[in-house]
Amino acid sequence: MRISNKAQYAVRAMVRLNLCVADGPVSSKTIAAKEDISLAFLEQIFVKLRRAGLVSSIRGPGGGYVLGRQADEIRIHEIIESVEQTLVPVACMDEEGRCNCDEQCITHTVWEGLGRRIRHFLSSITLADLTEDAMEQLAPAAGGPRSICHLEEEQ
Amino acid sequence: MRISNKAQYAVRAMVRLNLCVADGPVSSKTIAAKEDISLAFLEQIFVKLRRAGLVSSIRGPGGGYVLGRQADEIRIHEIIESVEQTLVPVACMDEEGRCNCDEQCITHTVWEGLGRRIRHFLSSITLADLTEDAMEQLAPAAGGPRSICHLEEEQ
DNA sequence: ATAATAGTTGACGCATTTGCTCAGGTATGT
DNA sequence: ACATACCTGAGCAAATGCGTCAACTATTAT
Repeated sequence: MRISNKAQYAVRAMVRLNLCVADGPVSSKTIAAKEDISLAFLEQIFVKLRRAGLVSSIRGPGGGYVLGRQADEIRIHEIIESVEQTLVPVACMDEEGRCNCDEQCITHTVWEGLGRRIRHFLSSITLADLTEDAMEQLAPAAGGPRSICHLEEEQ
Repeated sequence: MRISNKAQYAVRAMVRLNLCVADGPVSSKTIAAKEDISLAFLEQIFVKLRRAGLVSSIRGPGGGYVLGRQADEIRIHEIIESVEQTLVPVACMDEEGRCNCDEQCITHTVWEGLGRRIRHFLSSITLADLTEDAMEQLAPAAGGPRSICHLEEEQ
């Protein structure tokens, strides 16, 4: 039972975007470099994030992505759901949590409960929460948040 | 993000075993038939359950499997962990929950928390709990628990 | 002893998913 | 016009998941 790389990349990209977005749109190239993710793969992910309304895109030179909403109104749950087909833990369940088996399988309630817990947990965390954690982690009492985004550009 | 069939089968097999075990050892063949699982595949699963001490095997005619412990001392978490490599949600984490990335990835705390929640939830449910649910579901005010196991044999 | 039952094991094969690349597009600012 | 940067879809290699097959060993009934 694992979260896909795609979903992990999506969350990391959103955090990184939020860290850098104060200076205007951030290109997928920049994020790919900072997070060490394949650019082409990351672009696929951004397509889904955009379709889910989590980011907006700005084309042309100087363009890039910005958050679709305020960071404290974006829940991790939404990010993962937008790139992964389902957060439902078993195959026999549809999106409403019902069992597609001929007869309801006898352990169905466990998976249903597990799915609910996972969704609940991932809904309790916002992008703003994660960004705050990341700031503490990346800039421990050194230079302040601004340096996080300008590390490469200052060299 | 999904639980493997193998893990689902394992839990269902354990519930079914517990439902039937009052009459002595239950063969994997019987369970395979009742749960509609491939016999050969189910046997693989029982090997792992046995190694984890969750069941004991009795060989020879009339043999089969019995629970390794009392049902209320077997947690769902143990069943799933015994057949799935890991319940840790992301690739970069080892079994102690530490990050194997070069630098700790900025979203690590989310995955760590998620893994903890999943384990906590699955540890809060015992095989006895599930068996009780299954009894209500399979024999709704009809015949009582004994009939659950003897359905086929009575025909 | 011998046959029948039933658990035990390892190797293999197919299908799906995952993780990614490539080769082009299209829109926009200078 | 040209560079930048988003957008799109096809394709592909590796891993994983799911299950089969074939043989073997232990135990019990006769």
